[in-house]
Amino acid sequence: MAPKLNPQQLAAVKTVDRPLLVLAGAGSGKTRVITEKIAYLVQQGTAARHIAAVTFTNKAAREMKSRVGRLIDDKQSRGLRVSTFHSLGLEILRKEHKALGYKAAITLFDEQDKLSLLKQLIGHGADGCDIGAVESYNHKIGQWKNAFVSPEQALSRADDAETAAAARLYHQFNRSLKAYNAVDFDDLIGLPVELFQRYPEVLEKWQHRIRYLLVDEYQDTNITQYQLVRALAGSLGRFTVVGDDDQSIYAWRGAQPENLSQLQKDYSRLQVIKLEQNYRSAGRILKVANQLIANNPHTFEKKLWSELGYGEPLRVLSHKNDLAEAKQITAEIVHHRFKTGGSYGDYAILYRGNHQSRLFEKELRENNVPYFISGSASFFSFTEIKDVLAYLRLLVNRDDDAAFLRVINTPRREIGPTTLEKLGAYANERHISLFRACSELGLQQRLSEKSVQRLTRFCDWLRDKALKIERGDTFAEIEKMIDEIHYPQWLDENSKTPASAERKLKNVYELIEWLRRIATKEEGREQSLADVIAKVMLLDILDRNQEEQAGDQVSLMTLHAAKGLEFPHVFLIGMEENLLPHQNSIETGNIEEERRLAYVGITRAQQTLTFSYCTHRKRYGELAECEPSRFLSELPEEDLEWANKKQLAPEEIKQRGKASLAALKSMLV
DNA sequence: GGCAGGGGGATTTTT
DNA sequence: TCCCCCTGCC
Repeated sequence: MAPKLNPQQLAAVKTVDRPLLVLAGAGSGKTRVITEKIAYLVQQGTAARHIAAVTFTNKAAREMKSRVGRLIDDKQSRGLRVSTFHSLGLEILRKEHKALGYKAAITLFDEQDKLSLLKQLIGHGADGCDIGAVESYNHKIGQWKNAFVSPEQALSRADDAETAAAARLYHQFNRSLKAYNAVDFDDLIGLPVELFQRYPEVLEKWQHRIRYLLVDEYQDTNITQYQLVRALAGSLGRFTVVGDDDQSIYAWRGAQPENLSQLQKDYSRLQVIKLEQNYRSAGRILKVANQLIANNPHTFEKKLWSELGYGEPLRVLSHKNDLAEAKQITAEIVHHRFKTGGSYGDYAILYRGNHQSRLFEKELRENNVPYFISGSASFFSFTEIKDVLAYLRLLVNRDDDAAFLRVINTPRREIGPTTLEKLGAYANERHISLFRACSELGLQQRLSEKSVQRLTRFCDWLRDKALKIERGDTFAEIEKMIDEIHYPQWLDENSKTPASAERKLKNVYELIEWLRRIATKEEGREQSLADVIAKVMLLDILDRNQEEQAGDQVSLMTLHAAKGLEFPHVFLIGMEENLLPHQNSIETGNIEEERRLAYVGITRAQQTLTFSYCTHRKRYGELAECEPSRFLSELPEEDLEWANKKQLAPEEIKQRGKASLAALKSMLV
């Protein structure tokens, strides 16, 4: 069975009478501490339904759930909440929707829904806004939401026309969401916090429900998430948060690693326990990682160590360009695997930006090396999936305008932009949803009789279908619907090849099958379609069978995607100035987060770690000269082995000479 | 509704 | 240099 907990881990598990911060270095067994602690709490008499563990990803939640399942039996763990921040928020919203003025079937707007709503609002005369800058408005609105700034406050604080325009857009955006009975991802955290502030009795109910709170990857929480934690934990501070400031790599997304030190200010009784023993990597790898990260300022000092032996020196490969990098590393992997008789699944290629995977994909494919790219197109981004989900969203919540617009003319119902334009304007004036607007008499004066007929026909069909789905066999009705709307034909007409049309249709049925499973799976209790859709919007179907991804394949992923994972052999590619650290971060002076990114990459490796850099790389179409990353020079020289450094091509030496000559000249001027 | 041409951007993106 | 998205034209 599992080895015994070390003294620090054990202390972390058994400290339950006061707020606890566990500073868990990479590979120090933080998930283990959380899961063991859940089991301990249950054994000490806290009912599982009063315990909640919160993570950031579905994957982490799933992993945690299954590990808890190995420690305590089903009966003991009944009612245990292990979920992401966002699903917890959604659960609260769905249960308390009345207090916030929402109807039951709340729709979740994803990024695409948000952007199209914003575009629509800008197009519809949100004055002073530029449609080309939707992304930046979206970003700004998100920032406001995460800082609890209301549209009114944003407007009154705006000190230039541009910000004021954005604030007005923010106002319209929120009003639209409300009219659609929809929320966005930020609202899933922000609204519960608002709710708890406004209604102390509701908060009390939830505090009573969740008597012990555990938070994973705490360094990644933003302001609202911390507020939620604080509200739920209450003054008693019955919580454990686990985090590592050195692995904070999401500050650009609003994560506040300062939340770690903030805890000390907010909870004077806070206990801090450090986990420094690493169970993952060879000693040499940890030494290198420690030395790199020592270049960052620290509130909490921490030094990883390991009993797994010292290991081989870390290699640094130099290449004449990015193609050579891909070729050599591919060849090395093939060779190394053959030599050691290992599995391709033991290798990972990690990089800063997605574009760096391209040449590797090509090389791996040409050499018949199986590989898996993490973070490529998600199932939910397929148009056929979005279409069908939009139908289902609309069936569940007819005020969901994003779904309405997606579906209304797909497949074709001869309802064109002009009709929709007029319908939209009408709905906008009255602050009602498009569906509602369709049945208003006033609309008939604005539209041709034909258009009204077509709209009415669609709405009637929708109402009828919703009724059948509610009363009858939900999923059989959904399958029937696919044919009723002639979706297969539509796919045929709109796909490049018959094969791709077929694949898309297969995806559709797979989606339906998946939904059916979710509906029936949970504790024998049949769930309504509304429940299932709400849940599914927070998942990605690619999550569903992880095993498919594992297996004998080389993993390719960004450093961000690699957090939390481990591999026997890691290649950290593109170790160059302007790439890692990234140029933009150099310009904004944010080197520390880049260094943490490198740290995360290094600490993924169990046995061997290879860095690589190029002296030239294609950038924006031009071959640019590159310099090795400053991070390489921060590593202990005695643990590195610089391979093929002398392989500089003659023209490179010439180039370098030119560069230093230029530098010399500029110094003289 | 589909296509061609112009303009802008080119990091990371757990939900 | 390449790719995506918007726009405008047919």
